[in-house]
Amino acid sequence: MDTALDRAVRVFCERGYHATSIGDLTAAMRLATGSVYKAFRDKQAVFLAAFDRYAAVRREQTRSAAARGSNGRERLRHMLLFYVEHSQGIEGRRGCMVVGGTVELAALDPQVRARVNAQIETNEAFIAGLIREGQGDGSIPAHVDVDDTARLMICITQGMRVVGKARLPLDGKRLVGVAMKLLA
Amino acid sequence: MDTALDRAVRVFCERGYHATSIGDLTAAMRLATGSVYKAFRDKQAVFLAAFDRYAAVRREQTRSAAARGSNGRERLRHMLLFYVEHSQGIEGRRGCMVVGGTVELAALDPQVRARVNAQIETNEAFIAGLIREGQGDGSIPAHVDVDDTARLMICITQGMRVVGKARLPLDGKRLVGVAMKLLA
DNA sequence: GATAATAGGGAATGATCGTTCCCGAATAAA
DNA sequence: TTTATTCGGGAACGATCATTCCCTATTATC
Repeated sequence: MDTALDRAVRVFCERGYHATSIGDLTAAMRLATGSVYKAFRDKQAVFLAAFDRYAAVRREQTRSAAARGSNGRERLRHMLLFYVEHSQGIEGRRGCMVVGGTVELAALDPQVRARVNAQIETNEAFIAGLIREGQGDGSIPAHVDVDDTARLMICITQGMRVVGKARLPLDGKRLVGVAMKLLA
Repeated sequence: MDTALDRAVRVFCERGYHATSIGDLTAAMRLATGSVYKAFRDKQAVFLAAFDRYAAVRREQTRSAAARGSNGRERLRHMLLFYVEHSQGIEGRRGCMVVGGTVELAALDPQVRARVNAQIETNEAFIAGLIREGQGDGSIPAHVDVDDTARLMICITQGMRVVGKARLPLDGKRLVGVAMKLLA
C-alpha cells in the first residue's frame, strides 16, 4: 500500500490535484478504479494520504540531511543544501506536494490547508531549533532573531521549489553560501 | 476588455487554472459563454491573456515601489517590502499568478512555462540591476555577488507568495530587515 | 429607411470526470 | 466438496466540463 501511495505522490507532485484524474491515479498506482475506491473514500482522501506519506518521507530526509552537520550552523547548511538539490533536476521539476497543495488547494479545501500549514510550521520549528542549537554551541551569533530568520528560510525553501519547477537552474553551493549570510 | 481581464485574473489567482471553469470565468468577467469564446480561442488563451495583464500590472507596481528608495539598497528594500505586503492579507491569500502558473502548469504546458520563465527572469534582472545600482552608489558592498543574490531574492519573493497563500502571517519590516543581511 | 454586418447571450453537444455497482476469482469455513 | 466471504477489476452512471452553434439585438452602410 505504501508503494502504491508513493506512486500516487509522484503523480500528484507532477500534475497537481485537479489535473490528476482517477485514470491517471489508477494507472500510476497499478490499481483498478474499484480497488482505489475500496481503499479510499474519494479522490481527496487519496490526496490526503499521499500528502501524509510525502510529508513523512520528506521530514525524515530533511532530518538526516541536517544530521550530517557537526554543529547548529553546519546542520542548517546541510539542510539548505538538501533543499536546493531536491529543487533541481528530475525531482525539482516534478515538484513539491507542500507547495503544490498550498497553491492549488489552500483557498479551496480547509482540510488540505490544515495539512500544509502543519507541515510548514513543523519545518519552521525544525529550522528554529537548529538556529537555537547553533546559538548554544557558538556557531551562530546570539543576536540572530530565531523566529524571523526561520520564517525567512521557510520562504527560501518554498521559493526554491517554485523556481526549480520552473526549471531555472539553482547552484547549490553558491545559493546556500549567500543564504548563510542570514546567520551573521 | 482590460477590466474583464482583471476580473479573470482574480479568479485564476484564487482558484488556479484547472479549478476555474468557464462558468466561473463568465460569472467573474460578466460575459456570456459565447462572448468569451468570441474574444478568446479557448480557456488557455484566456489564461495567457490574464497572465500577461497580471504580469504587466505587477511589473509596474514593483517598479514604482522600488522608485520610492533613494539609492540602490533602499530601492531593493522597498521592493522587498512591497512583496511582503502583497503576500499577506486579502491579496496574499488570493495568490500570485506567476507562482500558480508555475506550480500548476509548468510541467504540463510549454506555453505557460515560457511565460512564467520570462516573468521570473525579468524580475531577477530587475533585482540584479538594483544591486548593481547599489554597488555603484556605494550603498551595497562591491563583494556582493549580483547573480546569486538576485536568484536567492527571487526564491524569497516566490516563497513569500506560497507562505502567504497558506495564510501564515508575515511581518514585513522584520522579514525584510533579516533579508537585507544578504547585501552585507 | 432598408439592409448588411457585428457583437453578445445562452442553449445544445460531445467528451471526460468522479463515483458507484456488479461481476468473477480466490480464499476460508463447513 | 460445497458454501460463504472477501477482494480486485472494470463496465456503467450521472454530473460537469470545454466548446460549438444559433438566435437576437444593435450598429453601421448604402
